[in-house]
Amino acid sequence: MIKRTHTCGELRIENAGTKVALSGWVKSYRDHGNLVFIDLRDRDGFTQLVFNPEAFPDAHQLSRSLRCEWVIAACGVVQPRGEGLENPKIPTGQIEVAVESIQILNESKTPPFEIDAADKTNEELRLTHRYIDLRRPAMQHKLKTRHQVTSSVRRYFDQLGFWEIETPMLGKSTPEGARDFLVPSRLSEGCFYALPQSPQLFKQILMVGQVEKYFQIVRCFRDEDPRADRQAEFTQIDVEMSFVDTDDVISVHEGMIAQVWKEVLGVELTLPMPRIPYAQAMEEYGVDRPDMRFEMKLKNVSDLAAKTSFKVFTSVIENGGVVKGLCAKGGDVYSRSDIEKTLTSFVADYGAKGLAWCKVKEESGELTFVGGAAKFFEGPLQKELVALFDAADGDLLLFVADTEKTANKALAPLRCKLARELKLYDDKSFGFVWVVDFPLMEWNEEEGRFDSLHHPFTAPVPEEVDKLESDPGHVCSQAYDLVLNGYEIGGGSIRIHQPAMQRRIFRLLNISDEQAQDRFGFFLKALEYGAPPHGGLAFGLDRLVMLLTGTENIRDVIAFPKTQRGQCLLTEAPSDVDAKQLEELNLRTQRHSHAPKKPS
RNA sequence: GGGGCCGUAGCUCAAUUGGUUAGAGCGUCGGACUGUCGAUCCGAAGGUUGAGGGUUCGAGUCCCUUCGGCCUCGCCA
Repeated sequence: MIKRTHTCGELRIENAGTKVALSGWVKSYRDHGNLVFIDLRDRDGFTQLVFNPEAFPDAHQLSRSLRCEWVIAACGVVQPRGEGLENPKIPTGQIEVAVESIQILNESKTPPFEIDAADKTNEELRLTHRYIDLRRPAMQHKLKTRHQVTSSVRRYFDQLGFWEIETPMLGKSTPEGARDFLVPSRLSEGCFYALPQSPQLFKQILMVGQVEKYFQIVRCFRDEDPRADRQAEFTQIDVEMSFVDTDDVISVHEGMIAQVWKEVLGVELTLPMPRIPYAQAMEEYGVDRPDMRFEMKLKNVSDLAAKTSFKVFTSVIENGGVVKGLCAKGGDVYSRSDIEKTLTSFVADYGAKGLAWCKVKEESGELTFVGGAAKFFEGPLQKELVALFDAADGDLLLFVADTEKTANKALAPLRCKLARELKLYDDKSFGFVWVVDFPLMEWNEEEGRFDSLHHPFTAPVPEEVDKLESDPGHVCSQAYDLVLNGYEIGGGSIRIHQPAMQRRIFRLLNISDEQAQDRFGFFLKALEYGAPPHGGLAFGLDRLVMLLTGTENIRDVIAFPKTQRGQCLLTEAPSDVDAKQLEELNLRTQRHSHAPKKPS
């Protein structure tokens, strides 16, 4: 076999005259009858091969049989392309390789889609033939970026003295949190392991085990419906540290992010990153993961709305609801029908019953409201709203009147949609923010109890411990989330390290001592044996890579992702299994065939 | 579990109000051509319109069912 001496992306004019060998895939061929040109591609780029029938008739003869995606090796001499023949579009465009001999290492069937046009090809086909899709430069770049991130992260933590430690994949199921993926145990009949939703308890137990600084790049599993930025199987950068407070954890991880951004993108981030309290995030952005790249803050206008003659507003406020709104700069471009059909149905998806609107127009030097609900706002109210929103000619005011929860749920995504459509931010910019001062618990209306906002191992802030029993809904936790461009990319907390406090929290969450013992007994026991104060954080690696590569689809940054129904189109998992396998596991299914039907 | 969009040649798409033999570009195959680089030119092959049923003189188009993909609400401690 001809062994390559260079990659297909590295030869330059300086290499002219050198005898080289290249290996790769045939990207394209241009057969002129006499001269034949082949673009040979590998992961580094592509290089033009030229076959001359007079100089090397055998190689030329063979070159005419080559087809796209055949795998070949070629050797020859690098030569300048000559005056006017360069291709300035590619890095190797100054030269070509005059091939003396080639070897066909493997033939290829005609690919089911054209690699150069694959960005237009439907994803289903790309996933079915992922090995072809992965050859595309865009996909190679994402794979490479992902590698650069994990490599940088490992180096960073290693330098700070962290140990990478693996934790079990086969774990214990706990009914809290997301739905577990279960794995039947052969040796313990009728029992199941669960795949980890995160290594939370193991990493805390490692702290008890005197590890002090732990990290792991680890696969996690949550059996919930996927989204564009969510996959049942995903990867966390999981970290835990002993003898630390919130500021320690935050500064270590800001440093990590800054190193990654510098090494992968060459971007210098300004540290420290801004922080925003949870309550302020909810008030001004309507979510706990605000997109900070643009303003358009939400305002609670209930006081002003109560003074209007608009029944929708006044009745909602009388019933304890709120009126919140936002001001879309330049929102005049939305027509009445855009607002009343498209935008209104958009917020309806989030439970809002309607969307009140008016446009701000300048008429003879005065700003007045036009259209929609304008007539319900008296002159002085208009002035107050203009001042509150800092509104100008051509802006669009939008209001949702509902419970505070619903108003936020509807306005937060609306804010992002408007900003995106009105191009109110540079989509190459990065808006980092730490969200802090989360409530420890949140009242769950359906279940009639408090739930952890983060998870039940999160420590309350010491100053507020006294009101844990009297006013649990207003105790803040020592939790922190890192948000980037409206995506939660990481989250963590200082943990509870005293068994008594942990039991106290379980009780507040309506988990009885018996239940706590049954589910977390091993962990409570560990806390009894000298658990150090500790805290940590976990990043979503997939989302980090999404944001670094500018894609909005998590499947793009996973080599072999699953579809929305949890199928792998490449391998056709999940699949039916042999009766014998089920028998060994003492399992019986209710239906005989669980194999998904093949697409027709 | 709910809502929305989509499925026509290998790929990307078109096909008027339900109306002739379902078209085009790319790709594929064959031929021509000494400098192309999204090569060009000539020619050819390629279709159960995702599947099944219904309405109709007639269905890619309308209706029902179903399969699959994507987005989303719920869900995601």
